[in-house]
Amino acid sequence: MITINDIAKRAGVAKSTVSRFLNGGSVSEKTKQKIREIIQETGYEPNVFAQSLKAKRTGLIGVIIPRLESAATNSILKGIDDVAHINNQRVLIVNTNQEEQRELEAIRVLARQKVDCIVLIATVFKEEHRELVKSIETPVIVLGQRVEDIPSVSYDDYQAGRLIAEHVMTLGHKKVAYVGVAAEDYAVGYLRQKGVEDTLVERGVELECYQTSFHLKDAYQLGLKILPDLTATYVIAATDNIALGLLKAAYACNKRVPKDFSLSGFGGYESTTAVYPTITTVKFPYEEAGRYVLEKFNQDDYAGETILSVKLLVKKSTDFYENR
Amino acid sequence: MITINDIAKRAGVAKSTVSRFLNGGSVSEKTKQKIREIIQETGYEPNVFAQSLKAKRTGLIGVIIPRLESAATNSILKGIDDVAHINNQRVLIVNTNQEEQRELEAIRVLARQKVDCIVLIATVFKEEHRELVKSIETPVIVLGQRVEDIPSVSYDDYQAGRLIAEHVMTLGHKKVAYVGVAAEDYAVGYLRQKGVEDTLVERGVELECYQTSFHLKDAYQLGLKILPDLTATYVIAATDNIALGLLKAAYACNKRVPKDFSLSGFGGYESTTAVYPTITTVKFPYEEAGRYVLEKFNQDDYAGETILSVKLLVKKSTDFYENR
DNA sequence: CTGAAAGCGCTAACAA
DNA sequence: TTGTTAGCGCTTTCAG
Repeated sequence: MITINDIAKRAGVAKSTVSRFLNGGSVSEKTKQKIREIIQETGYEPNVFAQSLKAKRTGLIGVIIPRLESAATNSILKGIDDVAHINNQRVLIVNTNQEEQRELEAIRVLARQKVDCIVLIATVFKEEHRELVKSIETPVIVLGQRVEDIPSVSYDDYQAGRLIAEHVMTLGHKKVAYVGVAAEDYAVGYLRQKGVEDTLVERGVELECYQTSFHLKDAYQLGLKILPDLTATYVIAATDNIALGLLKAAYACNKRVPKDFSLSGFGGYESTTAVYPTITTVKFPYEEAGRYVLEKFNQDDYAGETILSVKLLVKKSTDFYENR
Repeated sequence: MITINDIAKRAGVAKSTVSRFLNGGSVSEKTKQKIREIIQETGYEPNVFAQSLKAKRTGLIGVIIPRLESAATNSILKGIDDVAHINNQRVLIVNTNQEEQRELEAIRVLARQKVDCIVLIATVFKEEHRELVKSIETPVIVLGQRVEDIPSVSYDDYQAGRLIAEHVMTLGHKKVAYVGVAAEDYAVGYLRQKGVEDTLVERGVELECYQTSFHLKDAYQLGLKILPDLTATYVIAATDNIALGLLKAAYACNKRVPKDFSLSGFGGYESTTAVYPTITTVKFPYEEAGRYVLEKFNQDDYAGETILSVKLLVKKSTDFYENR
């Protein structure tokens, strides 16, 4: 391994001079030239660890994700990566596999690794998390959930629910089914549904609710059960994945979307455009969130709480009540 | 920041003793206890950079990926992450956005970061890559393409093609369409198709070939064009994504799969089970590949070349010629 | 503009 | 079992 000392010797200067050259200190044009040449020749690369031992920044961004195989996660990572690349930062990803223990462990690991900041893509955030986060020096930003006392960036799930509900009413549907998930997940399970309910109830639209999991397979199974005798003319799925499962079930039951019933999801995943018919959904700004969170951090004003707004995407899976 | 010195002082021992304690050297039970307590109290965490400055291993695994939003990439990452977690390693991901320049840059960055090894998920591998890889000390393993002189783990694309072709013949189809991608991508564009062609030609099955891109949208557009007048009774798509695009087009053209024509993909993505009908495909062992590559490396016998075998998954999108 | 010297926090001989 | 010592490769005073 070739070190700053080697360069210094070969250039006939002190290593501090080389260091100064590397860090843009004042060095005479002549020695600059000399050093540059030698570095070229030798292919010298400063040792990041020796650098980080003194300097405080490592240029590493730690990201904690619940699972890799998720379209939302990937979009967020894409956003983070974009900004990181521009700022010459590297992204250190730790996957927790949805295990809470690994989440706490990940926070510790990343703090030890001296990452510049930790982005925590959260599902649940408990007292234990809060304590740990407060105990470390590394700044943490939570993505996807609002958390007291800790900087966070989240999405307007309630508004998302309202948007879909308004779409339902615009289309003139009178009887609606909602396929949701457990309210334990506050954003998806509770807020989203609340937005729908509040809006629909205000206008006296009938709503029947079902519950499933985040897995497409479960939604499909549920679909096989409820679709044959469905009286609702619009089915609101709590996630795009659930919508896809229901669509698949619809085909299996020989039902047509949107002819027999309208169907919509939440998320705005690309997969909703991969099927026929393309699915109406609410787009969550995942990639933007990733970009936003890192930009904010790099501008040093990442404190506080941000709620990003969502957008209705009307596709082919929803239609007027009259067109049935 | 609290250091090993603080601990040593408070424990009334030399810092080397603390270091020995930390690294499992011989320390008397009494001092062990003492040190343990103090570490507890202070919440001391060893500085990884100081550690890495001496010790050679950083516990970091560098992974270079062409893009984040890919099911294959994610499966591979999952596999790598699984093994990394077990071995107490961290995963440093660098996304190249399919830009060759960023790929080379990523190799340099990861080498500087002193990762224990670099896993390069490759699309193309040129002379430039080879030179760079040879010039750095960090071991590099290429995933997904066979590369001369450099350890690699890849999939049996040719065999995959043969498997599908045999399936086609088992079902009794006489006229087949192949929707592929440019042969520039050796594994996907060339080998896969070659496997199909060789097998089909051997048996005198008629084959007409089309070309599209990796994007679902392009496959969909192509489908809209060719499906209405399709004479082939089986369409082989070169990737699952292409198959999904064609399936969507089939619905749009009012064609039924597998009633009007059989359809299959390559990859084994979960998305092929998310649609109706589920799509016959060849499963590539992405996650296994990720696991395999890191396991091999950690066992220090990662040199050489491995080709992982693939598996036919028969689903509902393909049927006997007679059942049409 | 340049060099000497003192660390950053930790590990690893080597003695004791 | 323990402490002393000498670095790892780099940055950063502080004199010159």
